[in-house]
Amino acid sequence: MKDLKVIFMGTPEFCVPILDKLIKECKVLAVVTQPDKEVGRKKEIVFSPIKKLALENNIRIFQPIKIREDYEEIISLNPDIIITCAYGQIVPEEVLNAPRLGCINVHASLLPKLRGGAPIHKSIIYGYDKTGITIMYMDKGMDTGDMISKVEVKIEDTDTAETLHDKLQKLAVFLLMDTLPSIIDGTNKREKQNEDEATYAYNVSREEEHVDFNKTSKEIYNQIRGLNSWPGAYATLEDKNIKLWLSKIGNRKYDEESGTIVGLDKNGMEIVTKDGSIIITELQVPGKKKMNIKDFINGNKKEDYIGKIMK
RNA sequence: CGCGGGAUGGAGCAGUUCGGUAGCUCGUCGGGCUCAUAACCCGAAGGUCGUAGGUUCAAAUCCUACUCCCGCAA
Repeated sequence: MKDLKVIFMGTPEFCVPILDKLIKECKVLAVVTQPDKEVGRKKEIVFSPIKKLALENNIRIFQPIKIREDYEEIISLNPDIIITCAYGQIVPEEVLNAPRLGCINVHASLLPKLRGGAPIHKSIIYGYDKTGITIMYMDKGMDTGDMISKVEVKIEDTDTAETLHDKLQKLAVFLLMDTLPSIIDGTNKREKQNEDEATYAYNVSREEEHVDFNKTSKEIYNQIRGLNSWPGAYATLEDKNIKLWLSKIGNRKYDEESGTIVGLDKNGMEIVTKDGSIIITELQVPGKKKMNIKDFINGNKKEDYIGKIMK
């Protein structure tokens, strides 16, 4: 494997351990990652986590704005294989067909479930009880290629997108290193995806971050933990966005309108839902950092919240 | 130069309008009560009020510049 010439394509933190492992085990010719973005209030230029790692290892970096149009130089490096993971762009067929061993993708779901850019978040938000990693050949579609290997992981009731992310991140490295030898010697499996079972996990939209208290407690619970620790679920109270970071499901029924705050004490802020209540235990008001309910209680008066309605 | 909020003992906040003894709720420590307690009672420690200048007899508070944090928008 030491001689394997690899081009790695990826962008976020999730795939950093993969690239790190590849650098140690293979010959990484170049890294392709999304262009630097201006981010935040100060419009700071931020390098992707993958770019940072590549820089540290003096690996050549490509950041095409549109890889569909700008790929000739990448192909010309003549890699044996291209490995992608959460790159963020559709890779054109000209690139897919170039490497001797093909292009494989590491995807954070059990395909054909949850194709798309936010499989980890959506696996929790949609209430799945398991997810995993799939390694697959890429084709021109979005996560539609033939599958090579999979590993499953149970989604615990207490998992958040962050904890699940961390679990999957580790598994992704193991599965890839486990699978790679079979791809090199051609003994790997190759299984078509069942289109009828496909589901999609598109990137989280602003609307999907907003909590609708007319939903069930369970749905809201899943939404909140599925968006923790990024980008976070929110609801509005008197025109202020309140981020809801952690919650638990209440066990009482209320006659009040959905969204009504019926309790605020050290156990949490209890809000009426369609079928009961949700108890917020960690939250964040604009301009402040996230804080647990105990800290929130210390500086805020009950009367300012009880009886008000969150929307 | 995108819009806005913020920085005050370990935590969360009030006090800034209108300058004049550093305050609240917790936590911590000590003691008490209790079979016992995360409960209750008594007491104590702990703060150059983000930084640097300026105004003033006097600045957390007014003026100037800067640093850092956060929400929105991208």
